[in-house]
This record gives sequence, structure tokens and C-alpha cells, in this order.
Amino acid sequence: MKIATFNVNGITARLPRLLEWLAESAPDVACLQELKTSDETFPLQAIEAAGYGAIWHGQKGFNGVAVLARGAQPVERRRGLPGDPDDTHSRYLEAQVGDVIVGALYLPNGNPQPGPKFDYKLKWMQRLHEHAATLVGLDAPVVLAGDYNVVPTDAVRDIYSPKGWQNDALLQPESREAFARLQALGFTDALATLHGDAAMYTYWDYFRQRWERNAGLRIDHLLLNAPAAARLKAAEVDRFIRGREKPSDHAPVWVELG
DNA sequence: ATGTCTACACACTGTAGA
Repeated sequence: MKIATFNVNGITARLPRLLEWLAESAPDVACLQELKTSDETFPLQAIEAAGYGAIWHGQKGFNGVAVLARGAQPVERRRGLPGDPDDTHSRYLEAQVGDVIVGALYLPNGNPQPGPKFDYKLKWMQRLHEHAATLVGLDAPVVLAGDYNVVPTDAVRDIYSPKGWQNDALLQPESREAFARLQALGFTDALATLHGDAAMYTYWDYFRQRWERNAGLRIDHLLLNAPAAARLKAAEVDRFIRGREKPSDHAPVWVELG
């Protein structure tokens, strides 16, 4: 079972790339982020025509997450994280597909920091932590997949160079500690586990020819609870779609569970 | 400081968010 995450950066503008990727990579489950569209304008027909069932949580202009399942309808378990009824951002959607539980998340960027946006990021991470603690011990495989907006370390595996990013919210110690604490609950970082020190970037800024120079960051992650990690066979980045016309600034990442 | 892209609105140019 192939489970993927892909920050599409606008599903309307990116629909041709999304459909190509679904056809060529053929994930069984796809978690999408940054739909940047309201619920009413989600392109369900095109996605169904590609052979996928879908649930989504949209928001006009910003944010938005979806779970797609090939030849199946995802069964929704949760819409939004618990812990703040005043939070209006569409950033978390949880579903069951087959025997696997998938949490699709779009973690707040947090820039500029310090400031209210960074505070919101850290509070959101705390809420994610508390909810993840209720999932980690389930007998079912659990995959928390999405754009975490955290570069885990300064290692070449995670960033081409930390210079120039020292003040960015994605590299702050508080962001990294929260990400590490999440893993300490009992979640495995699939891509890091299978690829060691190799550079495994998932995001490249549009400007300054960052893609052409492979000046990327690893910020899209799939965290696996123990039952899921026991079935982990492969994890890869689908770089091919990032090199095409009008791409997202992210590449999809996926795991294969046996 | 710069740079690029998407979506939105007092909309064909400017602004926010990333």
C-alpha cells in the first residue's frame, strides 16, 4: 500500500500536474495540502475521473487539506485538531482507508518569527502532539503525513545549507523540539529511516533557481506508528513532477507499506 | 534586500501568504 503526501500549492492551478502525478505514481492514498480553494470549488469530478475517491476540508484562498484513495472512498474520522474551537484554519483531516489510519496535515509556516504566527505554529504543534498521543498506540497502522514546515536538523539530508535560514520559523529550536517530541511518542520518520544521510529534499523555493541548484529543504514528512513502521518497505520523493511546467514548489513524498 | 508564484479583491494592479 503506497501512501503519499503532496503540497500542491493551489489545486486549481496545479490540477494538470496533480492528475499526471496520480497517473504516474499511482498512490493508493494521497494526502494533499494547500488546496487554496473553498469546499464548493474542489475539483471532485476530475479526481473521480482519475479513479480516486476523496474527502476534503477547503478554505477560500489559503490552507486546505484532502485525502484521496484509489478505487475507494476514504472514511472520515476527524476534521480539524481538537483543543481550540476558535481555530478556523483548514489544516487537519483524518481518515481510514482499508486498515490504515491516515492523518493529513498542513502545519502552520510560522513566519515571521517571533510573532503571533510563530506562536500559533507552536500551539498547533502542541495540539498535534496531544492528538497524536491518542493515535500512536492503536493496533492499526497510523500514518501522519503532510507539510510539517519543519526542517528537522541542519544536516545535508534536511537542508542544502542552513546559512540564510537561521531566523526562519522552519529551523527554530522550538519547532525542531516539537517535531522531535512528536517522534518520541513512538513515531518513525520514514524518509530519514530508509535514506540515512542522503539529501532528501521535498521543497524548493521558486526563486533564485533553487530547484536548478537542488537548494532544497526536507519539510514534508510521513510519521509512522509502530504497526505501520513494521510494514515499511520503501520511502521516496517523486522529484520528476517538480521539474515540469508550472509545478508546485513541493514534490510528493510516499511510503510503501507491505 | 532580493527573488517567484497563487489567489483574492473596493479587480487589469496591488496585496497577503508562503
